[in-house]
Parts: sequence; structure tokens; C-alpha cells
Amino acid sequence: MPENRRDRIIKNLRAAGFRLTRPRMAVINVFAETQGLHRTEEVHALAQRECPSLGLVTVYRTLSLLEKMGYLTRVHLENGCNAFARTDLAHGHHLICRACHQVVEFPGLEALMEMLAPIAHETGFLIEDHMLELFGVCPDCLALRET
Amino acid sequence: MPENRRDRIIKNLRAAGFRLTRPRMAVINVFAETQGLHRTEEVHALAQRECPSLGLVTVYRTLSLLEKMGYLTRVHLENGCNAFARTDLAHGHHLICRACHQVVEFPGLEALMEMLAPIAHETGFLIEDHMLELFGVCPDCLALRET
DNA sequence: GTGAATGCAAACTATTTGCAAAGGT
DNA sequence: ACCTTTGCAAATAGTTTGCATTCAC
Repeated sequence: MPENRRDRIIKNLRAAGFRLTRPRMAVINVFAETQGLHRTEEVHALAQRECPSLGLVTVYRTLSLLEKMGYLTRVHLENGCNAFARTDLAHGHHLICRACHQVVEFPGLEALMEMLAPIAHETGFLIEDHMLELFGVCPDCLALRET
Repeated sequence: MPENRRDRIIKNLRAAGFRLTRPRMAVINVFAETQGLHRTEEVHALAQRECPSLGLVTVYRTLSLLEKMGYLTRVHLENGCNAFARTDLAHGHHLICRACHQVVEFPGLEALMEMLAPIAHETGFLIEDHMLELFGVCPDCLALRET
């Protein structure tokens, strides 16, 4: 059986000296079983199915830990909250529906990276990261409008 | 003397039935005299030079009003706070220094717009707006690092 | 058994709201 | 004089921190 991403995360956490607690496992499993973006509250609700005593604070701490370890990427949404996505799936950007707040990911635009090089030259900045978010109306909400 | 942007804003606020109060003028003047992005606290501090009694709450309310009237654009920063920029200057994007928080604007990338069309097709979204923010280190802070 | 991790409560930051007082028209 | 707008204080939302208890090792 090949080593999957979840096993690797667990192994590396142990190797780094972290303990494999039930709350941590529950949070890790949420991201092993799903693919989208999740806000902290969502992760909390989902992970409580596996670990009912799980506190919200521990979710915050675990998400930050997984971010620091490089397994999760923090995403900043329009209203100022953050959400997390698996780093291996996160390099797309986001399409956010203004009506229902649904978030759809779309793949990274390689062309975008090329466009940034001249900007770095002109400004002298070292560009380390970027955030591209598109706002609009999703097909479902568009349909509602037409009635 | 030609009508400038500030005069137009004032005229239109009156026309819409809003009162030209000292606190509002102070906030408007901050954006008449400067060009960058400003967080709410910053606007508060700057505008207090003209109106010392100005409360932070009023700044929030005035910024929202000016946003609704279309004169300011709300920008979402990395940490989840927001900042505001003049709408007439905001359609560029932002380069934000992680070390000193300096913000540099750069002009809109027309190429970006073209890239968005296929995404709209694939997802069925009506794309109305986009936000592109680049994070990195400005030349000054880069120089500091090398020592 | 020991120290890292947890969960609660409380602190904190950014923002919004209720309300009596101030001030533009 | 009227009624919007203000500023304070308190509420709210999301997140972080302090600390005694719990639990993985």
C-alpha cells in the first residue's frame, strides 16, 4: 500500500516531536477526506464528529500548526475571515459569489506569473506571493435573478 | 478654477441629501491630499489633525458612506483588515511590503482581463470584479536584510 | 511520571449598533 | 426647530492567550 499524504503528515508530525492526539487526528482527517476550502468553524464542526470534545481553540492551534508545517495554506476571504485549504490543492485562486458566498477554486494561471516579472523589475520589490480573487455571481444565483 | 474631484464629491453628497459636517470633511480631505491605501486607524489619525474630536466610529461610517457613493474602494489586506483607496486610483493593484507595510500601486494588467474570460466560460460565473494583491519585500527593506 | 496538548474562560482586535447629545440646514 | 450625524459605550465576530487539567509518550 503506497504512503498517502495523510500518512506522511502524521509521520512528519511525529518526527518533529509533536504528539498524535485525538483532536489533531480529527482535524487532519477533515482535510484528508475533503478537497475544498474550510473556515475554522467548519473544520470544528466536521472534526467534532470524530472527536466530540474538540474545542474551537484547539482547531485554531492545529490549523496554525499544519500551516507552519506546510500542509495547509491560509486563504483570506472577502469579509476578512480566513479559510484553509490543502497546500497540494491550494495553488488555484478563488471565484467568490457575492450572493451566496460560495467559493469555487480555479487553477493557477501560469500566465500570471510571467506578468509579475516585469513588475518586480520596475518596482524593485521581491515578490513572494500573490492573491487573486474574483468576485461575481455564480450560475445558480444568476438563474434566480432572471425570474 | 476647474472643478476637482474633492469639490465634486462634496457637491454630490449635498445633492444626495447628506450634510457636510466637519468630521466628514476631514475624512474627505485625507483622501484629497494623499494617494495611497489607508487603514481605518490611519484615516482616523490623519483626519484628527483637522477635527480633533473625531471619533473612530464616525470614520468607519464615513468610509462606508464614501464607499457606497463610489468614491472609495475597499481593499482586503493579508491579515483580514481592510483599507480604503480612492476609486479613481484604485484600479491598479497593490504591492504590499510585508516588512514595512508600504503599499505601492501598479497599473492594471490588461492581459489579466483577457485571462478571465475563459474562466467565466468554464465556471458559468458572471465575473464582476477582481482583486490582485502581491506580497513581498520592498527595496528598502531588502537593503536592510543584506546587512 | 512528565511535559506537551487540551479546553475553558478571558483578553484582544477590528468592526457595528443603540442611544442621548451636538450641530448642519 | 428639525432631524441627521456624532461620539461614547456596549455589543459582536473572529481569533489569541493564560492557566489548570488531561493525556500521549
